[in-house]
Amino acid sequence: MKIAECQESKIHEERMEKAKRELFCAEDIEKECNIFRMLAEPSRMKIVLALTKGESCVYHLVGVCGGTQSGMSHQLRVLKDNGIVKARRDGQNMLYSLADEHIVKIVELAREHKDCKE
Amino acid sequence: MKIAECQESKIHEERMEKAKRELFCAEDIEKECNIFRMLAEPSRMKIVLALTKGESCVYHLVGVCGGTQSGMSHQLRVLKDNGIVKARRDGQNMLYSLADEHIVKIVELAREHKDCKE
DNA sequence: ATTAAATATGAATGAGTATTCATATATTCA
DNA sequence: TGAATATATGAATACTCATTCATATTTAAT
Repeated sequence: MKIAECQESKIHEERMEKAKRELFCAEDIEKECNIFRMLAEPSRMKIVLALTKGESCVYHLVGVCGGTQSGMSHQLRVLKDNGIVKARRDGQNMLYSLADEHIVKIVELAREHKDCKE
Repeated sequence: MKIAECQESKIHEERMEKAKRELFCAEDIEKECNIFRMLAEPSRMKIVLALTKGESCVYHLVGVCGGTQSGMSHQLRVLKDNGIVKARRDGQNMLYSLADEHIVKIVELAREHKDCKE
């Protein structure tokens, strides 16, 4: 592209350079995207929403979120590997809960954003 | 599944029922997931991060985010269709900016969450 | 009006991944 | 120890979607 720059070329260029310096750490971006990737799938989002009410065993998660036991287990594994939920054993059951409060806040903000768009 | 319920079965059941009543609107979940889907891709995340610094033309977005002009244009369209960015024309250029402040906050929270996991 | 610059679009391909089915592991209880 | 319950795992399939290439549209300048 040969450039016949836009009106505010200097301004845009400075902004973008600043963004690059301050925000563009590839590793950080990957990690952040992972969090969003977890929340981008309705099946997983339901699990997260359910767990905002508190810890639960897998059986009741299946009951409320639907789907198969196997599918739920796969999703829970992915959520755990990506730091969204944590698990502890209680006898025969595994009890899952949200890894930390940030997740709740992120979900709430998304809900607000969505509402203000309509 | 025949049930030989878990220790806290009653509690979990009540929590999950409450989640279902209060949080499980399929339409809302779809919309929220869309927001997260937009932020789940590093190429789009970079665009959003860049725009947290302010409005920019496409040319400089390509400059800082990399990739091709065509790819950038496709991504910007998707981001616009999903209410993440908005656009205005200025002569030959289209100037893009974030649709609202919630996006910035969501990204910041994700960054905090990531940091507290390591 | 023609040309060049800036951005957009359509179609095609390839990569990532959610879901399902079958089976495995772990825990409790008799 | 053996049976039943609860959860996990591996492999296969199907679907979504980011990216690329070629081309179209829009605007400005001469």
